[in-house]
Amino acid sequence: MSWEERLSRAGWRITTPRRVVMQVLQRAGRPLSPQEIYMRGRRIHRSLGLVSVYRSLEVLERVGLVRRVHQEDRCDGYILASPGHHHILLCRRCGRTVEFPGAEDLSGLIAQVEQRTGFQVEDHLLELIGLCSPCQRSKS
Amino acid sequence: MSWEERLSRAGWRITTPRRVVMQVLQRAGRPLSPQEIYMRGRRIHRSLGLVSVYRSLEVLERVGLVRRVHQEDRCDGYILASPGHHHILLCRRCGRTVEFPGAEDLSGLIAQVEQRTGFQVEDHLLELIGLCSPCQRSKS
DNA sequence: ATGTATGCAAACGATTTGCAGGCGA
DNA sequence: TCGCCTGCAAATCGTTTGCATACAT
Repeated sequence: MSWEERLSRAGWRITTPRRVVMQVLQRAGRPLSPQEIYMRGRRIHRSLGLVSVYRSLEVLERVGLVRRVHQEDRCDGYILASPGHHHILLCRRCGRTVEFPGAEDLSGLIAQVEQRTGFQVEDHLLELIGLCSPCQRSKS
Repeated sequence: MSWEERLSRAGWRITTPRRVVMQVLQRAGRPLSPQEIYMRGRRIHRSLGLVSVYRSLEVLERVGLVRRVHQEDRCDGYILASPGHHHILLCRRCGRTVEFPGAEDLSGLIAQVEQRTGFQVEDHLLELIGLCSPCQRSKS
């Protein structure tokens, strides 16, 4: 199912700003801030407004087409999200991101923590940070 | 080793604002924004400035005495950090946080991801979100 | 045709910076 | 004493809101 279809089924309209945001993120392949999306988006759609980027991201995130990436310093980066539960792997040098699936690997850890703390774990946030293979070679 | 000693050994001075920030976070036991720290801090130290809260947090974080907590909506919460590598467990209702140690539980997952993606994983961000036991009872 | 979504301008709020004076070591 | 650190005021930057118009359905 295409993203347009997913958006539409969720009750939202397919508009130019939303299309542009998706296209920019698709090409980027790394987290982009609203500002960056705006600047790149203007090259595709001249009259794009920054406000529409914010509002598009809000909608796209709610529908699950886009996700926010948390870094120690910045938390304003957005990337395309695949359907389902995924975690991300982020290259600290070039910013490239890769998704990898699964929460199942954490189930042991979660069960253990629940037992020890009495918490009931409902959700989690996991990101791996490192160097992608091209960056491993180009810098030592 | 006390936090004062850790701060001092890292080459920083022990000052009133820094003391106040630590004290406020100690008492809170949940993530507090700079604003919240500032408001509570003023009750201890009348002439405390918001700017000093920001600057204190910056130093304390660099030294590893304080850490930032990432939530879907807000990323401006700070809590006390224990020495060493810890993850946090956050109650989505009352905000209480608990730390739990260890990266070893992720080593299997990490090795697997490295193999599949060619990334070299150096660091990670993990937070568990759920309900602490008091909150499990008081709300159904 | 209808009401959602847009773009602009302005409001808003959080964080940072410049600077003169204060205080920790 | 020396220079790091503070508090204030103002600058800055990211994000949100109000509103009239444009466009998707």
